[in-house]
Amino acid sequence: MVEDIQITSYSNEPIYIQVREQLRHLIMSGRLVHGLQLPSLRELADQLCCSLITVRRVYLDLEHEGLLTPKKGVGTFVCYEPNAEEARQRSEKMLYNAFREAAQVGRRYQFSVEEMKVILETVLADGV
Amino acid sequence: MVEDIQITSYSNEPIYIQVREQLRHLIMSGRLVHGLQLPSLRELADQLCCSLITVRRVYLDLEHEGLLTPKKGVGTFVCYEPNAEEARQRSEKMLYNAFREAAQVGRRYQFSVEEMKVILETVLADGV
Amino acid sequence: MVEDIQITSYSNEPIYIQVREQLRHLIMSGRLVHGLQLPSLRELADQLCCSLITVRRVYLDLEHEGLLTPKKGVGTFVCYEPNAEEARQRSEKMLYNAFREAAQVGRRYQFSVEEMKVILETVLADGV
Amino acid sequence: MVEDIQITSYSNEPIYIQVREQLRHLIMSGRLVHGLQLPSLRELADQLCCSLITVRRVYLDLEHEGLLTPKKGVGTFVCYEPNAEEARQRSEKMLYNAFREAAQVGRRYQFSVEEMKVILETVLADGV
DNA sequence: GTGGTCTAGACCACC
DNA sequence: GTGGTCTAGACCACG
Repeated sequence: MVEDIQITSYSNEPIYIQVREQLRHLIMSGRLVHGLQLPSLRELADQLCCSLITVRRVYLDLEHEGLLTPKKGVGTFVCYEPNAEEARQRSEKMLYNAFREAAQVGRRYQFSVEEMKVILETVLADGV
Repeated sequence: MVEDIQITSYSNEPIYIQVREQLRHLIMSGRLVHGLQLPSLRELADQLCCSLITVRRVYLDLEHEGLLTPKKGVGTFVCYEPNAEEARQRSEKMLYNAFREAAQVGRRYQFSVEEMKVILETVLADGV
Repeated sequence: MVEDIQITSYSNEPIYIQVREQLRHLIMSGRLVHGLQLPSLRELADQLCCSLITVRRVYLDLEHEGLLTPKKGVGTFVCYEPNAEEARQRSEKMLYNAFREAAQVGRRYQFSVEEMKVILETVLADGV
Repeated sequence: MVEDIQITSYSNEPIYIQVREQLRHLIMSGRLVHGLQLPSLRELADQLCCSLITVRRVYLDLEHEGLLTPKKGVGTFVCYEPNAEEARQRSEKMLYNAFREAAQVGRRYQFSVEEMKVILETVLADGV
């Protein structure tokens, strides 16, 4: 699982964001289950060929989101309950903001509500 | 027209890009007609509450693209004959990108297609 | 205001936490008002005689809490609306957890509810 | 008795300190009487789901304080004649500290004395 | 000048 | 071994 994470260094996205988002996705999609121990900071840094500090930052961000929990001297563990109300709210808020921004662009360029819905359908149908 | 340009509070897009893209769109869509004099650097900087340097950079970029032409001691002028179809395509492309980003956020947090549609409806119904 | 922050290096508390809590308090108590520009990373690092990275971490934490907002190339600004419902909820949750822990200790040692209330009163009356 | 010891999920206090203080309290309050044989390192480690090394450290610390005495090849024994008043004071001190910490959180987030009292009541009413 | 990212390495406490 | 903290310095994009 974690082995699938890779850094595509031809993106403008900072390394730590690339890794964080991939790891977040592995967790939230349930492929890394609650309680699972993640590779240590050093292991993951070696695997990704990046600095220990960069991995540390990824883990820290996900801790703050409540997705990971570290145990000193032991390791870092997945800590994600898919049904957590709080996590749900947080996600929903971010999603609303994303759509609000998109809608703002649409209005700025005078697209109609119907046109925007069609575009969303197309985009959703495209998959990634 | 130029008054419609706005800097969105924080979308991670650099200010100069936000302004440049909006200005470019105003020009290419024909809303700022060929030969029109743009506000001075100072005026636009004041209006947008951003640095003079930022506006300078925007004008410079668009000059390099041939969309603007400066006249020493006089001002900067629009220098582009729009093409309706092209303008439409440009708008649409920007809108698609906006929705693609929003949809990506939705997928990241495991929202279903239906949920995203509902959220879009809500956002659109909210107006602003 | 910010000049009042100091590191008491004889505490076991990490520097970044000491600074963060002091800065947080200055903001939440309203002494650093909304919109105010904070000293730059480098200035504060010099003032506190600590690493730039340490200050960076403080600012970052407070950004995540929504108390600060950075503007690239410009500076970091206070961003705290005392009435923000969200901030209130966040605080309240942390406070509940703190009291829950204290109450747990009380129960473990078989103190009565009344005794615990008295102790809280005493502690509150003591001020800091 | 020893079964009452528990490791609280994450209070930033190292595990070995949590266990040590609870065990010390059980001894000094007289609930674990002089001469009683404690569980073996292995047993206690299993019960607490923590490392054997951690338990070893706890026993060692308390041996150094003269509260425990090991007999080679036999086990570890309580070695302390309690003093009721002292035990009471110890408990009270721990409880005060717990409440002092909670109150500090409350002050940090600008909660009033009254609000904190209400929260305590709620927490106490909730039971566990 | 500003903040944003990243590195390489250090030392610590803990398990 | 683990994570937690901190440093000194680098380079970048931005204003």
